[in-house]
Amino acid sequence: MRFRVSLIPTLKEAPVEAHTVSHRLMLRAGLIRPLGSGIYTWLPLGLKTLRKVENIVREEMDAAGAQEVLMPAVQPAELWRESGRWDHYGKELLRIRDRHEREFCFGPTHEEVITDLARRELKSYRQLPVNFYQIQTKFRDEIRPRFGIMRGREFLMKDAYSFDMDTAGLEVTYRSMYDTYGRIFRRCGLRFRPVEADTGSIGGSASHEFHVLASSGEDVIVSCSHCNYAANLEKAISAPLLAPPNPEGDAPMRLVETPGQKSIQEVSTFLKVETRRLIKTLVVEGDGQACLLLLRGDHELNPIKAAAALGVRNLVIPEGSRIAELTGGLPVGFIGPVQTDLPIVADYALEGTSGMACGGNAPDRHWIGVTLGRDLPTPRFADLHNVVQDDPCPRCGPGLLSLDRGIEVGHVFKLGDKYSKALGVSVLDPDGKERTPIMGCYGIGVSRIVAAAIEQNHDDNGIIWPVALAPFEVEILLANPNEPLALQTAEALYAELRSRGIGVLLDDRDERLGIKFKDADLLGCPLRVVAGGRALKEGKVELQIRRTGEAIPVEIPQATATILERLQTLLHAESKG
RNA sequence: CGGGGUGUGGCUCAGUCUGGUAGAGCACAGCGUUCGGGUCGCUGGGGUCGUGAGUUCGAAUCUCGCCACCCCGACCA
Repeated sequence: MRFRVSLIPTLKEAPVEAHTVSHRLMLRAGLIRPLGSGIYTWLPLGLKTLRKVENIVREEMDAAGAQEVLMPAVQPAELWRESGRWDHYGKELLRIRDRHEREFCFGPTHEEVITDLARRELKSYRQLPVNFYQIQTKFRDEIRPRFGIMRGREFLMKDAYSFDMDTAGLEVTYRSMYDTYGRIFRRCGLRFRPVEADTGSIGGSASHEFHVLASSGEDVIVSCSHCNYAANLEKAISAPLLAPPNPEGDAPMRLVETPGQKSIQEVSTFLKVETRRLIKTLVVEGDGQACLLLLRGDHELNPIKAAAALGVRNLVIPEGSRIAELTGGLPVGFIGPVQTDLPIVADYALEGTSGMACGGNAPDRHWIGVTLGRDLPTPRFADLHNVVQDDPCPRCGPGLLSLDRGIEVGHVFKLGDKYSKALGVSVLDPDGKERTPIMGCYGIGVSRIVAAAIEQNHDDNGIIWPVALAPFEVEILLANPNEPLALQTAEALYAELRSRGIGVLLDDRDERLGIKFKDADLLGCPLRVVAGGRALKEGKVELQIRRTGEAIPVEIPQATATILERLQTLLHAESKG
């Protein structure tokens, strides 16, 4: 591609509203342009990368035996009523009406459509297992789109749906998809980690997320230093924690004055008690029922675990005024589990503790020396808190857990028969009996991968594309288009590289070299070649490596071979995951 | 949806408090200069100041409504 005649509108400054690195760089490098909140046009360069991701995904899915289909983006409401999701999906579902006032939605996902196809077409166990996938534009009317492409409303997604005769079959398919995902992200040149995940609202029995590691990631993922245990924070657990030492011994509990000391930190400092020896008491309402949750002072509540422990669908942390209503007028900060009528669930970390401090259930008072089971009835225990850095691993002895940030780019689910049952898919087994196939579903955020790759691979000057995702593997900087020898050298190299199947961008603009360097840094092609200027005087071109900044003079006849070799080396180094 | 913020040439912003002839830098066009890290100079084109109403002799500026976008929380690939 020739720069001079291409739409590559680079920007010196990014619009103020873009804060995230990938969002800014995608705008500045001229990969995308916004059209509305959370919706973007992909410009030529951005689309090149998007297609590269798409092709890697397609090749690996095909290699895994999945079959590509393309389902409608617009789906009739009827189908969604059958699965029950028309009423339950909520406002993320973009609902539309046609001229006859019939209701439709713009598909945020395609379980209904694929299951409808399955019930029409799948009749026999001989047709199973099957796995269908598509690469499709989806729309989710996010409450708050942000971070550009990373969390847009319209996005490109690969979604796959498998059908097996039984759970043993699903197990095999699931494992195959899990392995395929590893291959996909390795080929993309991304550092990633698969983690155990909560199954969330989609339902199902097991699930893994694939995260691209990046300090700017929205999600926290937990992994063991010693074994391969890894989970997202919502799901991660630790081995049982030791009770903090109790210097008070068996001393009876007593009420002390703590004027104005509300927060854990304030109480800890005021009473000279470590935060892990405080009991944090939270008032929550689950499906309308109020309850006290007890955590160690140095721990944070995990609402998903709490909702599961209470067996409720919606867990609400009420506002201060509502809390006062529920506790008979107590100010937040002095609520405690001693002498209360509210039901109590305590975190496992409090099991076996003694001599703890907690709210006094009276303004400006706290209890100290409190022991569960002695000073109040032994509560029900459950896992309620987020694991913290260096907690012991639940799977292995010596391992400690560490927390990292990640961007979720893939998700695999064992769905079970939720949709196949609701929509009535059935096939005959070898004995002629009707059976409901077991489903799995497997998503990859194709457009999100583009943003995630930038989050993980950039510097102050711009993008540093992994070879596999670069819009062009090589950019040739023609130092001066008015110098015949430079022009001839650049054109010859351009033609030769292209004939070898290498993607090349030729910066043939009549601009100063400095501008071309700046733009080349921004665009992030892994290799670039300077044709002209000082190197050419010695019969050479200068090969530059974007990631390292290395500059290597190369004899012109050797240029193509050197470039091919360097690309191979980079590609190899980057595909280790 | 709740809380906070912003709308002024393509981009970044000043001007708004205190009403009085719409500005700068970048980008764009032309000329010259320069030519391995966003050269320098001159000239030029481009804005009904988000939108509707109101107050006023006069509104980018004051008042009210609406719209859009961004940031912080619950959703998810």
